[in-house]
Amino acid sequence: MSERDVAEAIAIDAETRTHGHGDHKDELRLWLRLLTCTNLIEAEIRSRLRERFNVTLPRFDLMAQLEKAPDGMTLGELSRRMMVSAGNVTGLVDRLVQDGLLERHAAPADRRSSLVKLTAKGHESFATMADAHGDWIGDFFDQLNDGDMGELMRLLGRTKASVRRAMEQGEEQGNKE
Amino acid sequence: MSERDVAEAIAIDAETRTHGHGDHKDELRLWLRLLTCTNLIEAEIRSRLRERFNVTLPRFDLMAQLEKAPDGMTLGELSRRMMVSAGNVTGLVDRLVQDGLLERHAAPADRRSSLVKLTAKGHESFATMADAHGDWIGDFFDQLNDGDMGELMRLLGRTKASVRRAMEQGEEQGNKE
DNA sequence: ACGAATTATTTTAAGCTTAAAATATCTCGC
DNA sequence: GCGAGATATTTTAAGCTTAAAATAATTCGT
Repeated sequence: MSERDVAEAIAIDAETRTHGHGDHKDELRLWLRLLTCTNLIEAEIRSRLRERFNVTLPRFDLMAQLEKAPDGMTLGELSRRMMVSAGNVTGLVDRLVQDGLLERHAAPADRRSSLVKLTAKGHESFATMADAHGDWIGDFFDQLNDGDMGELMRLLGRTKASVRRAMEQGEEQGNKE
Repeated sequence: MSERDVAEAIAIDAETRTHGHGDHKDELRLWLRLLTCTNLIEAEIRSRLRERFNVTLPRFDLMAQLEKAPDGMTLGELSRRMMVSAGNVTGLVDRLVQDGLLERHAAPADRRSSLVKLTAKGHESFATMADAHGDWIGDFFDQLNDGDMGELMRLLGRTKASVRRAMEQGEEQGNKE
């Protein structure tokens, strides 16, 4: 690195630190890689679920939530846990009931709600799919050793915390301040 | 930990190493965190693009591709680069043309294709959005230092390679073998 | 130059997704 | 017990997404 390059680097760095808005090139590259990596895996899971079990990922996710709730769950609870809109859940549940994988029951105490649970067929179907799904994920991360996996967990945790902080700050701007 | 538990742990571990299919618990937790982290960021970007610029993420992504191609691009090229179906691109382009952000031109040499490019309005609109977008991403990763970012890049690279390898292996199973 | 195979794009049908409006029910203070 | 506001769900309208079928044009071997 030449003297001039060093000087330039220092100048740019000073500018960035001072004014706090560089070009965010590294961050953009990192975000792109994170997105590509996730999309690659998700697309493969979708594809395999469709080809081998004729099921969509949202339906699989919904069944996974119900598997953990033997006594059933309300649509609102499903909506919150899956982090999707209530209207979305209504449609998914309708189609799964149509397929005989779910049952709707009137909620005992609240006539606005209904409880949803897996049918026997639903349980059986999910168990098979979850087995395969677990194996796929295992294969996808097969080349990472324990150290890599732990480090990746840690860094993603830091990232999530950083994003949440940025979201809170952004929210304050959106309000009064 | 009792003697029995230790023995059991060793037995399970031996079984896992021997047959290569444990419960994949760590991998599933890692995948879940990766997915959550990406979805968190993506949802926030979608939300901000919609609120502040009244634009969807797919439209923003399409415009970003065209920004890098001053002479325009065919729909097929857009489809490949965005990694979405051709039919999807047709619809997106139609709506963006409707909004006056894109122009379609007959391709000079191939009457099957059309070239798409940003209009002046499209360029201007994208420049504003890209600036804000870059700042958002910068903020999201603000709490990560250079070492963390480099390490995350490296680990995501390893992950992508691992997934691609698993996909190739899975493909072989799907064919003749 | 003919025709088969390939390539580029569009259309179609189905499902996912959301925000916003509409319904229905519940809760709580009075 | 009444009524206002909160809560649970459904409906609606619009857009995104895909796979598969349909069109249209090109390429290439002969």
